[in-house]
This record gives sequence, structure tokens and C-alpha cells, in this order.
Amino acid sequence: MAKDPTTPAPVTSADVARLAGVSRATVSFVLNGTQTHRVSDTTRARVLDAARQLGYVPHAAARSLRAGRSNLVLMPASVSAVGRLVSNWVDDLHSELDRHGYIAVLHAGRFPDAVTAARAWAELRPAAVLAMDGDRFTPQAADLLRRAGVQALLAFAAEPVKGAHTVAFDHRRIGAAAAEHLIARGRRGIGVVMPQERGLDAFARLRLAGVESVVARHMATVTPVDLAYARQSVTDLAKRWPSLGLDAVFAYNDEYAALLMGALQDEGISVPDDVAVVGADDLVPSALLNPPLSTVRLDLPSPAEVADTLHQLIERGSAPVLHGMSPVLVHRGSS
Amino acid sequence: MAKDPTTPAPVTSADVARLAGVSRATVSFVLNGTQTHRVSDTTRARVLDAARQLGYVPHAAARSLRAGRSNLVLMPASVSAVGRLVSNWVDDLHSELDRHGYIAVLHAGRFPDAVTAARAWAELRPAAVLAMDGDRFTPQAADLLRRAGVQALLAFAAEPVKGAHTVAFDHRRIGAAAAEHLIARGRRGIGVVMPQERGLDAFARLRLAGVESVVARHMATVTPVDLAYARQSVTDLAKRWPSLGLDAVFAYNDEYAALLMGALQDEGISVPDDVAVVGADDLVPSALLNPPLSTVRLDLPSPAEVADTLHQLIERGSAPVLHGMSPVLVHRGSS
DNA sequence: CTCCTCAGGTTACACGCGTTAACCAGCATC
DNA sequence: GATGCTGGTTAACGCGTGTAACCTGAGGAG
Repeated sequence: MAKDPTTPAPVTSADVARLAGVSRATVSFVLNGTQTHRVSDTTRARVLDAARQLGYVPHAAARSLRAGRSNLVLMPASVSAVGRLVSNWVDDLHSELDRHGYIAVLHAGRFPDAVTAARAWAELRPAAVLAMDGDRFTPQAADLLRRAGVQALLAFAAEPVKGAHTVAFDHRRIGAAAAEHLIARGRRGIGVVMPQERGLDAFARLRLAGVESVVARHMATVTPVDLAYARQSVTDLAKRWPSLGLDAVFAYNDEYAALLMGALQDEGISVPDDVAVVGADDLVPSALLNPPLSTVRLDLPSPAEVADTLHQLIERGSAPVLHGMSPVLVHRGSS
Repeated sequence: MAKDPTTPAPVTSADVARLAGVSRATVSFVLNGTQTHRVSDTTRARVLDAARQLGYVPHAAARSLRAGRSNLVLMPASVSAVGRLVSNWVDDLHSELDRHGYIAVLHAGRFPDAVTAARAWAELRPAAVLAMDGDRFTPQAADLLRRAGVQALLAFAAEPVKGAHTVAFDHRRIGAAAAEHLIARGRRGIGVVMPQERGLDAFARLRLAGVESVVARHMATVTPVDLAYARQSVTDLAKRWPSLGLDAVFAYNDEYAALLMGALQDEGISVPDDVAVVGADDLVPSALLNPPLSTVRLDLPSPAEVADTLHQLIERGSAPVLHGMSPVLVHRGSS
């Protein structure tokens, strides 16, 4: 009946049962190692053999449908918004969650608003949703997810997020750390790079706010400058840089900082003499730039801790609060 | 009965039916806009209203269980192995697949071998699996996935992969392009950076092979040099660089190239006088380094094309072959 | 009045799995 | 010989959906 010869009927546990000459239940007992019912060694062997022979793999969806809970952990985040720093962290987190028996998955969909996003995530009925971008959980979005049976919502954010477990992580303190350093170094005209890439705007606004909160206490000015991560955009910015009258810039993160520093130098603008540059994330290549890049190092809570928290949140419904460490400025040649 | 007050019973279509005072089937007809069965405007309105009021979201797993096919597209790849170049591409691909009604998802699990990996992917019963790393599809792995009902296997690889649709993408040609350039520039002792990061080894070996195939036709030597993306590793390498006797290096990609170039310069080694450096991917900051980085630009097939191909593969079981364009060397100051 | 049509709606089943009550054979105990 | 127990197996149900098949009542044609 199959129209497509390349796609034979998928193998189910019933097929295994048939081949082994037992009932489907017995197959389930063997494959899941159920202790409450004992199975003779010979039939166990027959079942295992049949499963291997057919290449049987259980159907995760059917299983969680029956069990009433899934082992999926969803991380909404565009891949490019995940910087180098965080990408290793994310990989490690995936491994940790694996060890706990969860399947971590990253989804990069772009949605018009928080509720449609939440609806899309809810369709997958994950056990947990982990958002690095805390404000994706509006109250309605959180409510929607809860009603869809999502056990745990974990948000990285400065302020506690209603209806979600929050990991304290304040982007404003990053901007503040950079601003304090620049002011201490005698700079007064501080530019702040606002990246135009998708998914970064929320973070950028918070980091800018951090700079502003510090500058407000001193005789200094803040100038946001838009910058897209593209050659054209950065050379344009470098050309009109002298007209901005700035002697310092906090560049959002090390990647933007490296980009901007290169373009400024190509225009004959000296770093740090004409302008001090500070990045964030303390990426590996930053110390090797010329001049070495000053940066704000941030410490995320360890992947193991986060995985544990997520696990407890799913099982018990609550978990102790997690903190990242305070951002620390690493002073190098660029400032 | 619910022990956890924060987790009310998940909303199902039955709840919607109850509230609207109709049968579950009617709910399904309304929510899916089924044309074959008509339903009066008043009841339609009642159903939609009830659904909104309860915040109902369909259960994707149950739906695909019933339908016999899922709309999940799985991309196995560690986040950190996805370079900057590819990360934008991946994001765009996700958006394209969204437009086709698929849910694209990235999984960063690390597995001991291809078959266990395939088993883990198969549990999710995706409609398609897209591997940038072609050799993840061993014949047995491909067979396993097919038997689990995965409709489409798409692999980026140089040679056609058995049991999978292949997008021609030959990492060796990247290495070859770099080597040809370096040799044309008169270099004879060519180092090749082998990154130690997870998920990159397969690509690295192919790029190395590409270099070797070119060098074999000339009076030149190839020296693979291991390099982890870490400060310690790169400074160590830079210190012992003079002892290697190389006058050129192909650095796997622009990120490793930037890292290595910085470390070499810190050791007083001049680029390009003492050593020519070539990267790959033509990332945005590369042209702004000092000196500007020579690189191999690669053109991936457009995300839209790949999404179309995937769609046809799932629907029809076959699709026209896709080609990326040939890699092109961009000559700048570092070589 | 009877028969048919047709819009509007419902019932029942299947998808693949885990679980639980029930059944059965054999063997020891009273 | 009836009763209980133990190891081994099975039929049956439910998870949330989509849909084929069936039902009902009203209106029109004969």
C-alpha cells in the first residue's frame, strides 16, 4: 500500500512483540526494565533480539503523551544572538540536561509578539522553557505556557518575572561596570553601541540603562550609537565618529568592540588615545587584539547548577534562587 | 487531586468542547478550518471564543501521532560549532521552514557514535534531519532513522551519502583554495590549524585534506598544528612557532585566524612578512583586522532553497540536487 | 404523504505507548 | 481436594488528536 518504497512502515513495539512471539506489554516490560513484573530470561532475550533486529526506537511523543509529561527542555533563542561566550555555556547545559534524562532543544523562530511565541512553544508541550531573554515571559505568555502543562519557566532577568523562576542576571550592571571604569579613567563623552541585530535589542537597552544610571551621578554624557554587524555600517560609523565628540565607547560586547576598534583605527583614530573602547564577555581573542581589549567579564551560573535547578523545578515545582556573579571589569590596553 | 497547585490540569480540546457546548469533533473542525464539514457561524464563534478564553493550544505530539507524520525538522549541531557565518544562515533557515509550517529545532547533544546519535534523534520522530556534518549519517544510522519514519535526510557533504539527500559541499575545496593561493604567493611551508573543539574535527580533517591534495603537486610541505580556542593554547603555539619553520598558515576559519594572528604578532612575528595567514568564512570583522585578513569565502545554498528542498523531500520523497557555489579566495593584507 | 437531499452535528476509532487488573499454570500447604 | 502463592503473560484502557461514518431534522420534489 505504501506509495513510497523508500519509506517502509515505521517500526512499532507491536512489530517487536509480533517478531518475538509475545504481547506488546511484555515488550514494554523488557525494554523499560519494569521491576514489578518479572520476565523469564529466555523471553527477555527474544524481545531484545527482536528489537535490535528491527532497529526499534521508542516514540518519544507517544510515550510522553501517555505519561502525561515530556522530557523536552526548550530554549528559545536565535543562534546568532547567542554570542561566543554563551554558546559554550549552552552546549554544556545541553550535556548536563542530557545527564538528567532531558532532551534540550534550541528553537530560533522569530515571532511578532510574546504571546504568539508562547503559543508556538506550548505546542511542543516541553517540560520546561528556559529563556535567556527574561522579558519574553509576559504575564499572559507565562499563563499560556502553564495552562499548556509546561512545568517550569526559567528566566534570566534582573527583576523577578511573574509566573516564572528567575535567575538574577542584570544586564544593567554590565553597562554600569563599563561606565564606572571609563569615568574613573577620566573619560566624559561616552558612546554606547546599540546593535541592530535581532534578539539583541532587549539586552542592549538594559546595558545602556546601566551606563546612564552611572553617568547621571557624574559630569558626563551618554550617546547611543546604532551599529549593525556589517562592514558598511561600521565604516560609516567610523567616518562620522569625529563629529560625535566622544572620547569613550562601551561597545555592547567584545565582538562589536573588535569590529568598531578595527574600523576606527582604519580611519586614523587612535585607541585608547582618541577614544577608549570597552567590550563585554571577555572572549578569547580579546586579549590578543591590538591594543588588548578592556572588557567586562560576566559569570553565568554554572550549567550544572542551572540543570539542577531546572530539574527540581520540574519535579518539585520549586527550587532555590540562582545568582550569577557580579560583572567585573578587566582592564587592558584599549582604555 | 493535583498535588501542585501551580500546575492546573492542562487544557485539552475536550475542555474547549465542553465550554462551547459542542462535541470534540466540531472543535477540531473549527480550529483546523476543515472544509469537508460545514459548521454554522454561531457555533464556530462559540468554539473560537471558548478556545481563546481557555488559552487552548493544540498538542503537537498528539496531532502528529494521529496524523502519522510530524512537522519537526531536527538539526543536530553543537551551538559553538556553528560559526558566525553559519549562525545567520541557520536563523534564516529556521524562518524559512516556519513559513512552510515546520518547526525547526537545534539539538546539541554529544554522542559516542553515529548510531546512538541516530537513536536519540529518532525518538523525536522528526519529519526531517538536516546534518551540516554529512558523515553523521552512516549507513546504519540512516537506516535506523528511515525505519523510525523520518521522511527526509539531508546531508551537507562532498560525496553523495548513502540513504540521504546530499547537498554538495566540499570542505576540501576550501583548503585547496587557500593552499593554491599561498603557493601562488611563493609560500612553501604551510601550517594548517586543526581546531580541538567538539564537532569541528570532521570539517578540519577535510580542509586539511584539501590543502594536502594541492601541496602534493608542488614543492611544498604541510604541517598540521593543533589549536584549542583558548588563550593558553594559542600563546603556547605562538611561542614555539619559530621552531616549526613555516612561512604560511591556513587557520581553519577567520575566528581561529584572528586568534592566531594576534598571538603571533604579540610574539614579534610579522604578518605577512614572516608568515602569511589565511582564514575562511569571510566574517565581518576580518577585513578590519590589522593587517586585513585574507580569507576563503564560501557560499552556502540559500536558506530558501534548502527549505524548499526539504519540503519536497518530505512531500514527494525526492528533490533536485542543490549546489553551493565554489569557494573563492579573497586576497587581503595578511598574505 | 413519502422519499430524497443536505446542512449541522455527533459517535467511534486509530495513532504508539505504559500500566494495571485479571488470568493461568504450577507447586506447596492445610 | 480445596486454598493460597508465585512467576509469567495478556486484554483493556487512556493520553489528545483528526476524521470517516453515521445520525437528525428540516425543506423541497414527486
